[in-house]
Amino acid sequence: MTENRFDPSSADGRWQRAWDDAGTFTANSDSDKPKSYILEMFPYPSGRIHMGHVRNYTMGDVLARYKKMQGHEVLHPMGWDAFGMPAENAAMEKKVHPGAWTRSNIEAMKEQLQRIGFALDWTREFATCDPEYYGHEQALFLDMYAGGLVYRRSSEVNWDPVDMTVLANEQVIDGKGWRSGAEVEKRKLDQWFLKITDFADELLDGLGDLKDWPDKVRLMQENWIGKSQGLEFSFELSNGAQLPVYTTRPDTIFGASFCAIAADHPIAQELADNPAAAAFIEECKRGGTTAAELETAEKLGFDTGITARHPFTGEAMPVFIANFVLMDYGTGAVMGVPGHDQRDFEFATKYDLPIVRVVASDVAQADAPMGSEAESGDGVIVNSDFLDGKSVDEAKAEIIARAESGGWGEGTTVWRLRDWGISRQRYWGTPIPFIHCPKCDIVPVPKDQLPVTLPDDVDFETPGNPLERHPTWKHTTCPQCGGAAERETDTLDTFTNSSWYFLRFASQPADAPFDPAEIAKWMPVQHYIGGIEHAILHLLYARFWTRALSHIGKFDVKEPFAALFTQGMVTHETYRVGDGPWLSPAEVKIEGEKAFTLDGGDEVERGRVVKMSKSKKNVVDPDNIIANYGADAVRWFMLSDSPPERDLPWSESGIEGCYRFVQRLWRLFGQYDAAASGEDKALLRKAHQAVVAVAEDIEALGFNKAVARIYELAAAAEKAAPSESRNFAIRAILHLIAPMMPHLAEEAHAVMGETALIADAAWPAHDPALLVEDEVTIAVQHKGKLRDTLTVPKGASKDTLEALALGSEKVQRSLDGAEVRKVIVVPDRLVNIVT
RNA sequence: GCGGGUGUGGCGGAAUGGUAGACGCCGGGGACUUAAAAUCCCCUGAUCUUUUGAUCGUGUGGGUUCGAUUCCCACCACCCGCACCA
Repeated sequence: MTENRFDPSSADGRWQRAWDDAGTFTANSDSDKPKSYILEMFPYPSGRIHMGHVRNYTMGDVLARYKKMQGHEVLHPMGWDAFGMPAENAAMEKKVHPGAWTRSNIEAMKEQLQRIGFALDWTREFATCDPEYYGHEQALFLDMYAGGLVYRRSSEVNWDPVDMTVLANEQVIDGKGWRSGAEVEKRKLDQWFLKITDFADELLDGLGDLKDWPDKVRLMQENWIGKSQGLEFSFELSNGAQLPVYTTRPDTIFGASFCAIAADHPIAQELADNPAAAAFIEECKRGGTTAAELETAEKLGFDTGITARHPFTGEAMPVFIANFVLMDYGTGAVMGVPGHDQRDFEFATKYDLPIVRVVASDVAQADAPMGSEAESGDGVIVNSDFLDGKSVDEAKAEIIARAESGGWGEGTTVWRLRDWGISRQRYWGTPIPFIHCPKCDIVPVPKDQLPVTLPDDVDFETPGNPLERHPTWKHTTCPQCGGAAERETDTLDTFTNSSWYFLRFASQPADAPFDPAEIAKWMPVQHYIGGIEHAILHLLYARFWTRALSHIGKFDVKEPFAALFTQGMVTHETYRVGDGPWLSPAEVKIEGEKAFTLDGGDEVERGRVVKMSKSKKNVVDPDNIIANYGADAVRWFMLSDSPPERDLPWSESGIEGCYRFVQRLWRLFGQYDAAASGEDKALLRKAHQAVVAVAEDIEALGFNKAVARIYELAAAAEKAAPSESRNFAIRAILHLIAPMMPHLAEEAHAVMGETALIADAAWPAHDPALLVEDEVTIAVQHKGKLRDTLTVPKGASKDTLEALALGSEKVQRSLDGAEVRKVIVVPDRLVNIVT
């Protein structure tokens, strides 16, 4: 090695081309090696790769390269989640076509990804806005329709009257459209839905099999699905009608003292000609929906004058319209049991309704007065006629049994999960492949007419959905009767695009969405890596699509992602002068504890360390960093220090440290001396231990620990004198870093005279005999403190250790003549002397 | 409000019942150099002590144990998710 510095600016590109030319990372599904499908959540082509992407894809890349070294056939693909609103926003602001904007972003971002040297199979790349992709999606959608999983019904949307468009909930800010600032209206539109609720039970039960998912994500999904079991029954009302209610606490039925219905409940709507009732209903609708407002919102009600007859006591209970009852959960009506439900308690207190105890800690406490809040805990039923003395669970079962045998109610399961509304009144998405015919109603587009492609000549100058306004696009003929008809102008929610892309990566026939034989080879994804922000929607939808497609016979896969990993964010300090605009790190110079602007020299306030974001301007552009330090230093930084599930604070000194280490390794590799001889048992042992430990760390995604071990082995190898053992250690390090710093590894590998790519090399073998030490250090404690350490042969007997420990001068000094009452010896670990 | 998580040097963190602070960053000292960069070596939790060393120390307070960062109970702080779900 003549040059003693590693030059990423020449090496990185050279090796990237070498991998590309050799097709090193092209997955071969016919291989008989064990298969590993490693996937990171594909990016939205916003324009630039950011550090969060780099961290995400580096982790996946290390796994992919490592698995390959372990002899697996690896599928590690990349593509683009390319439909979505930002493209339409760009179209409006910059007067560019959403497609053109998206395509150029993809091109730029692909180049950025390639500069980082990711081991990706680019032959399988696609964008969800490719007509082939969304055409197959339309076919799958039609199959799901045929399978009874798609339906249409009228549903409320947020309507922006100025932009003439439907807004997503996140686009409604304080009740106003985010762009127009206009007061948002509720409108009823006919919308398409997917029957995800048919799978609620399966999706919930399936979570139990996802052992390699974070508990947190499983729990979030569980809560989102929100299964609850109870009783649905009807009260007879004084006006002759029936009022169905749902309760999870049928055991407390004798404590009911009122009924409450939602403001948009049909019974409430019937009262709308009463001005006082109408005014109250109006007030309920106006109520804010922010967290703070809900928390402080007072329970309010309107007495309808109607009464409900208690099924057991026959008592007449008032029926209120109440602001805390939701129409879209249960039946939109509840029985109020103030003693044992906090909301009911507050309501009853305000309106002076009876608060009866029906659950107590024991029977003797039946008449204990209620406190200042409801008691929702367990106990024994009291003041409840035939239920008295039963446990809560027994009483629940008893009431449900009586309701069912008496025919006035039944045990029911209620879900929080709603069907998935997938209609979007937007241009840049998958057209929903249906035709509205005046004669034949709704007709699916015949499969041989797919894809239904988006028109290119669209206009974003006028408000509203461009597909709706397009002069010709929607006009077509009915496939059934041949008469004039109109295309559906709604497009699919972009979450549908990401609900099956992993299947398309695994196999890409031209004439079908996927090939079941290929799916069987690759699925499920072995490691799926992405941000926690997708813990609920994306992951639930992808699980649902996989089950739905299995259900209609497309293949046999229950869960798409065997293991899920949610990585932390990349964070950075924030900067601003007083209340001024945020400053980017490039606009600030740090001097000791303080920071100043580059130009004026004003002191800058160093703010909280938060996720890198455009709005706070605390971003660092990966391109600049790669240009300065090379891809390997950046990759190494992404893996070092912070555990991968936690946030990673970006620091300039950190990346410099990584760059120094790249150079340090380069010098170490340069010291490889094929002619060296002799054994260095300690170093050899360390190297073998590291080979095993780093592999374990990578498999557990403990990249920060793997990094630390490599530092340790490198330091030991640097200090050692040349020997065969040292050569082994150096070659071991070269292979251990290959998944993490692949360019450096290839370059050094080549300089050592190897002609093959290290990307194709095997993980180093280890000698199990060298994993165990023959000497161990024993800690000697007295009074819970370390007093001395002993170096002894491994496996020394308890008696030997005890004698050695008591013989220690330091121990004797600490004992100071005290009587030894007990000696605890843990072989190969420690001796603890108790006095 | 409900659910979950986190809390260890100046900073990121390691150790999940057995030597607390591995490894990295920052900082200090030194070597090499005409000088600088680069590189290498040493020190680096706190307090006391000339040294040997001693004491304290993993958010706080208790408990279990020969031994607790680790297990249990209570509390505090911060973060995340859901949110009037009957």
